[in-house]
Amino acid sequence: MEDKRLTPRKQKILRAIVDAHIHHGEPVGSKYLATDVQISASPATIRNEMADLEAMGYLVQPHTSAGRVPSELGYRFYVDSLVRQYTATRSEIDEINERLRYKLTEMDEILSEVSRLAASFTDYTGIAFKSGVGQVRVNKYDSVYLSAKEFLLVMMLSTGTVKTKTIRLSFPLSQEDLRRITEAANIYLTNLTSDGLSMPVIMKLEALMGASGAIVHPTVKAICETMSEVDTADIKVEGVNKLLKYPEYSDVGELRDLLGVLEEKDRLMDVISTQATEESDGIHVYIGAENASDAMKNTTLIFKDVYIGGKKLSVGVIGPKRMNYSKVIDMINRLAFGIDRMFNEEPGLPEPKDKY
Amino acid sequence: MEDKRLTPRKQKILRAIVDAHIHHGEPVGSKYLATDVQISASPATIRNEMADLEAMGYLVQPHTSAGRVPSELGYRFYVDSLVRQYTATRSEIDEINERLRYKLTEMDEILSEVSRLAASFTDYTGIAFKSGVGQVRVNKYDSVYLSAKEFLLVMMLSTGTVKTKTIRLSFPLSQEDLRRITEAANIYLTNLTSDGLSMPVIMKLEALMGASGAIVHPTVKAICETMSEVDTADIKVEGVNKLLKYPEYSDVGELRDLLGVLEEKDRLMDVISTQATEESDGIHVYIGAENASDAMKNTTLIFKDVYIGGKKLSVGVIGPKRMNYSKVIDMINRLAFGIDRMFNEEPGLPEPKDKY
DNA sequence: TTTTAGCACTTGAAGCGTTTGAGTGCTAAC
DNA sequence: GTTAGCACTCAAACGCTTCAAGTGCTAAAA
Repeated sequence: MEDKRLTPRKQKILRAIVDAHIHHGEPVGSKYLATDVQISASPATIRNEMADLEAMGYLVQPHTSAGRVPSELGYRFYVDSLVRQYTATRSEIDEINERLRYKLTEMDEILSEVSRLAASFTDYTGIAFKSGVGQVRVNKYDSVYLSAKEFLLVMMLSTGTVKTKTIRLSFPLSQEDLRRITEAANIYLTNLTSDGLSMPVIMKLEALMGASGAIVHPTVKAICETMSEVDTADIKVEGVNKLLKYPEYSDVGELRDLLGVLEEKDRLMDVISTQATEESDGIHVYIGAENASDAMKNTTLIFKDVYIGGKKLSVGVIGPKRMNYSKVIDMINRLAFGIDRMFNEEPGLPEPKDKY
Repeated sequence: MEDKRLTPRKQKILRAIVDAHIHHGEPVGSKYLATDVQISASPATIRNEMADLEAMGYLVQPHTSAGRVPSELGYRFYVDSLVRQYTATRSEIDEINERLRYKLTEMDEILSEVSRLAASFTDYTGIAFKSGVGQVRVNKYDSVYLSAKEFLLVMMLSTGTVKTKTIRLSFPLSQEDLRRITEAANIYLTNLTSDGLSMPVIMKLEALMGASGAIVHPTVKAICETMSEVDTADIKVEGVNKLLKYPEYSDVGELRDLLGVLEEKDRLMDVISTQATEESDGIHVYIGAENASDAMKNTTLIFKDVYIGGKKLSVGVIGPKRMNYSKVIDMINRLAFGIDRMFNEEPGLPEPKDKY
């Protein structure tokens, strides 16, 4: 209460309590702490200190005759100031590198793979998401004539990706018509965001195509769809079953609420985006009530952003508040670094494939 | 024991027990059954009948002083002979039609959407999967020159779909080279399954391309990848949180095992494909131990196959053994029918888009 | 022969008081 | 400021009793 700063001994005790609680999940008592060589004090002294820490709000007591558990403030202080650097084992480092060796092409695959990795390296539920920015443009169009009523529209996007759409018509189309609409698109429909695909532009194209004006509508529609697909926020969650290991999720009611949030991608995306404002060292840590969703009041969310090709992608995990912060933070940092290297490094790797 | 056939009254009683147990999930007693107007008999008589049914293996008693619960044999008989046709409400029918109105293009999206539908209409976990058949061929190739080191390979597949791959090279390529390799591919690489892409063929192409032979390897590789992507079995699971509603999944250990199976797609695919042999009326029902996985020994799996464009797709649900069979069977049938109509009907619908 | 009323019996679930033990806060001595 | 000692608290575990649901069996009724 009086002192804002914690004495070194209080810090040691708080750290020991959080570490122990993370480890075995139960309230921590003074006797147990007295065995810690770092803290050379008797149980009685430790009890006094713990009473202080509780008064300051860093600890809570489930009931009078139990040990102490870190409060959310306690976890917060631990994460910000006390957590020790985890050093990944040689084999963990090797495995991350191995799993991130091959470049993936499709954003969808990337998200799946990356969240799977996060889950498997941390033993918590892995998540990966991209957010929509609404700034994609088509730099160039091309087309392939498939049959009298079908053609393939090829779009080279400002993100560096190439996307295609098969367009099926209810009327026949000549190769010459296709050439003309492609040319027109390259003149009038490049460097526009989806807002730019306005009615006047469409009408102009229709006029230009004359008798074949009916081709314009499905084409513009396909362009629009493609842009919004690329732009749309998306999220992948892998390894929800990992959560069931932890006793905090043995209450089925709470678990159901949490799974509900994790399954409704839109809602989860909302939750995450409303809170992803501040940042510390690039890694975001949201503990319990710091999360925007009530269903997540007993869970911690950790993630880190990576920028690839101008787009933001994030990797992280979801787990109980007594998460192994030091390991998770290290692993997510390594994963993020690995992903960044995978995409932002010049080719020369074993698999120089498509760059997203 | 003596009689193989069940008397009409025994059938009525068995049906009433299964219906009641599905409804409120608890063992059913003789007193409760006596209130059923269909069965006009006293509790004592019903007790005698129930003792018979238990001896025949259709019922089990959790403990002496409890009512009876259907055994797996009991559920099996119920599903095969006793279950009453559920009649979907007008609003349910309308909603299915509404949700299946727009044609989807990508197999991936179809699976996601369809499993989501199954989950939302039945309140059990929805699944949708396609199996790999290994028979895809490329009918025709085309290409688009993107830049000196990149081109787009367009493949028209035997399934009627068009797939594309961006190919990135480590050396520059002329438009003329691209024209030649495309032409060569159309001559030598059409109508082959992935087994047909053998070394002799590749070497022949390399010889044919002369100085630009290095283009052959990445091209063939992309073709091969595309075929295997289209061919690969895939499965989507939606709404696992629905399971938590049912008390049979309040045991966290079992739930974890089940979720483990549902999350590992390969394993789930194996489980399903090993047992998808027989069929009755096109709908597959696997109750408890009939499932190939031990983790599913307390769950029922129901699905139905639909054929679209020569490929098999299946929709279904996973839930507790005391599933609402009549409703689920009806819903899955309707869903399957709706999917079939969506893809196998001639266009003329509001959205005549790409046909898978 | 089948059905039914009556009754003794079984058994898990629920309720309740007791014991146990881990852990605390406080006081007084160091 | 630190520590030993001790009385105190309280959830969890245990054992016991009661309760109620449901059965199987017997003997009478249909």
